[in-house]
Amino acid sequence: MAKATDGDTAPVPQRLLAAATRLFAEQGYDRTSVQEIVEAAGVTKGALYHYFGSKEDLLQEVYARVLRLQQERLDAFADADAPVEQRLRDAAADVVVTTIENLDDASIFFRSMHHLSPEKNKQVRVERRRYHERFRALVEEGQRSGVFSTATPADLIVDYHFGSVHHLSTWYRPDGPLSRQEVADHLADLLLRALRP
Amino acid sequence: MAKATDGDTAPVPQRLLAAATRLFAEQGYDRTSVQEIVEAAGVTKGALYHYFGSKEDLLQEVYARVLRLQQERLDAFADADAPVEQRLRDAAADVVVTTIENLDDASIFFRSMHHLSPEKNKQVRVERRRYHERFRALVEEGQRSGVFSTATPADLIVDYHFGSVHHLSTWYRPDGPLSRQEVADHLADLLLRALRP
DNA sequence: TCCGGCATACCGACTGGTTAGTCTGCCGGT
DNA sequence: ACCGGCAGACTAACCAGTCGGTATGCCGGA
Repeated sequence: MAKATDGDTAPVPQRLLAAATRLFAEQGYDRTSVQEIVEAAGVTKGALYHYFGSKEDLLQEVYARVLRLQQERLDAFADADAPVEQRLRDAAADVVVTTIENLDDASIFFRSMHHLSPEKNKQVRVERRRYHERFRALVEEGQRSGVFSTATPADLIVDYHFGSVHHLSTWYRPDGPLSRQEVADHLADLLLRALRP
Repeated sequence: MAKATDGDTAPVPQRLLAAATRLFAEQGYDRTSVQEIVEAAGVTKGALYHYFGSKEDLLQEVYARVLRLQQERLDAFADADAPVEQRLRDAAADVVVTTIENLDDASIFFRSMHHLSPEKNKQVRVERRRYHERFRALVEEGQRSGVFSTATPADLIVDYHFGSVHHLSTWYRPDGPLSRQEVADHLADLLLRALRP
């Protein structure tokens, strides 16, 4: 009864973000009215526009949060003290698990990114690119040291893997036959198998 | 000067579909007004509602077209007279090429499917499922005959590959360093490599 | 050959409803 | 008494879909 996103105990900005995240994921950004968001958060428009400059700012904040989280985790795995194939496997599996744990954010991310204005979109792309490049560096490291095949450009490898992560929000169901960790292990395994020399 | 989608020679319904496809892909379904579509097609609302029941029908028609096309092609490749690893490779590469050739349809498909009403959405899912299962059957056939690894469930393999196809509309640029065929060959190769026993 | 009847194809003003964002003001704590 | 935090009515814009109307061409009968 005291969770961080509780309907009436958490601070108003968090409640607004939580409500917006859920509604954006369920109905899409354009289909969700500001009125719905404030009702779900138990406040009114005055509160929303007190904390956020616009509906779009709300969307951008959702992005920023998930990007920060994933970047931190990737950095941790990539910097670990382990063979490169282990670090890549861990990072690849972790992004699957955290994506499944935040499927709402993921659907929003991939379905609504283009709803951001050009400037904000650019900002998100920059962050996203940093993430992509960190991941690519891992692949390239393994390719240079000979543990990964060089048959495929590292860029494409990264897009291949993130394609499957991206796709999770389309098909993964928590009540399906596979747990998060199982899916993550399978997908990481597929990546590593494809990279065998 | 006599292409099928010419601005003023093609039949009105085709022009409307072509305009809608482009605009939906560029701006998204909700961001595109019926007024914009009819202006791009060089007609007026009267014409649109003469041929289509609603804006949503237009979206559904875009789906139906691309689904028919891809199902036909998959069936052809799957029914061919060749070893299963060859048939899977051909099918996997072909879906990449045709997706790139119709990137607009692809972005619409993956970004706007959830804008369809429940009934129409269901209809699309049924068609999509048929496609998915045909592809999965290929994987399972190879797994049974021992040419593919059975480490990963066939369903997941299919979602893995279609994740990367899905993702194409996010990163592929026609003016990039790789041609359609090159990307297709690489992605099909990754799939087959991941399936090596 | 001409004509009246009718269907198809299309036009564009209009309507009813919705929406993001604004603004004025209240209220409770310091 | 003041101010951050918020309420909620209001506005200006927009949009999907409707509807009465017009133009074009075909078809069968006189």
